[in-house]
Amino acid sequence: MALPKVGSIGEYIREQRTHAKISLRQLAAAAGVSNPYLSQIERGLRKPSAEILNQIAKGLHISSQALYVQAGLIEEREPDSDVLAAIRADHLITERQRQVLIDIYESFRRENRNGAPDEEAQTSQKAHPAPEPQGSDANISPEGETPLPKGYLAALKPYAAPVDSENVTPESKEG
Amino acid sequence: MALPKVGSIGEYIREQRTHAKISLRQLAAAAGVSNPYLSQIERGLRKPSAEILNQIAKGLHISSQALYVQAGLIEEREPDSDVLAAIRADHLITERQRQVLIDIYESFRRENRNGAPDEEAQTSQKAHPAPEPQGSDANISPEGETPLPKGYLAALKPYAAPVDSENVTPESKEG
DNA sequence: CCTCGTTGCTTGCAATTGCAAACGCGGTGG
DNA sequence: CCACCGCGTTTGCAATTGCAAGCAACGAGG
Repeated sequence: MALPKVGSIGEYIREQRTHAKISLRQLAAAAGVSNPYLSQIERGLRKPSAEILNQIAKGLHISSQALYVQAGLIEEREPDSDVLAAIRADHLITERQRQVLIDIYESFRRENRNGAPDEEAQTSQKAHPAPEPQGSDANISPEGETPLPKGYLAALKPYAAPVDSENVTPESKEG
Repeated sequence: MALPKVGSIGEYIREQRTHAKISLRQLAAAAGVSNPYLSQIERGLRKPSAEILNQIAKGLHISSQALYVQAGLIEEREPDSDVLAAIRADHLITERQRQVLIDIYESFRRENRNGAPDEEAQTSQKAHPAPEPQGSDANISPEGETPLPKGYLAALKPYAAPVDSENVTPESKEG
């Protein structure tokens, strides 16, 4: 793989640098990388790591993401309507809340998956012989919808019936 | 120097992986990296390049930015809470489930607004030396938190007794 | 002519990435 | 009992990153 296909990123950097009218050495110093290395990067002979890329972006006073996009390391926008990604990226909720949301969403997905094998293809993983076909008569409502995980309910509904939570908090050292 | 200080990113990856309930090897395959390398990354023994990081993000179905932020490679930008947009755009869940998620998320946001979000709400920095975000403390309910409209809960919870259909909590003692 | 000062590029070299192969552990089944 | 399977980890190795040192070229000044 001696074919450095990273040309575009190098070109882009050099473009930005010349546009800023600063010398290679100056940018190298500003970015905290060595001059020769920057030279090689600009000409596509080396594939800079994310760290170096970030420093170069700083030295160029451009957004790191712009460079990442150029380097093909990042998508301009998230292609998937990934709810999980959005939840995980959200920093407006607490870790606990995030966990609850993730749990709920995953349980929804799991619930819907009882007839459509998605691309996930969860082969094996059958360590437990306990089958949990959602079709269980126990937890399906009349319409057979959203039984909602008990853990989540327990978490959200402290006033609810105290189910003997034995596995929900295996590590909770009540003090 | 081995400089095993890259831990945060590794911890984050492992956290996300365990939450997704997939094995190290599975994620490695999904991300297109070798199993041992992923192991070393998760334990902070190696500093993955941006490319690898990006692939891991894809394998985890999380946004690349989230990983880059964790790795300290990009500044924590205001990515906007696109959780709602993602939920609305998701076609893998039913309309009812969608409404549940939206309700919960909005109630979380509301909760954080009037309360004191000094918890670990925004800066998701791993300043916590004791990471056990597993469902353990999910019981929350310190005080008047998580009001969550009862009507909504009632509507969702046709059954009274929460059956323990499966483990909602991603609690699995790996090791 | 010779000496600086600047530009960018090429050359070895230590350190690191990233992987294939192999290991120990725990569970399942013959 | 031992084979089998999957889990995470450890161990050598090729390939690569990234740098210090050094090179050739252009211009300014004595």
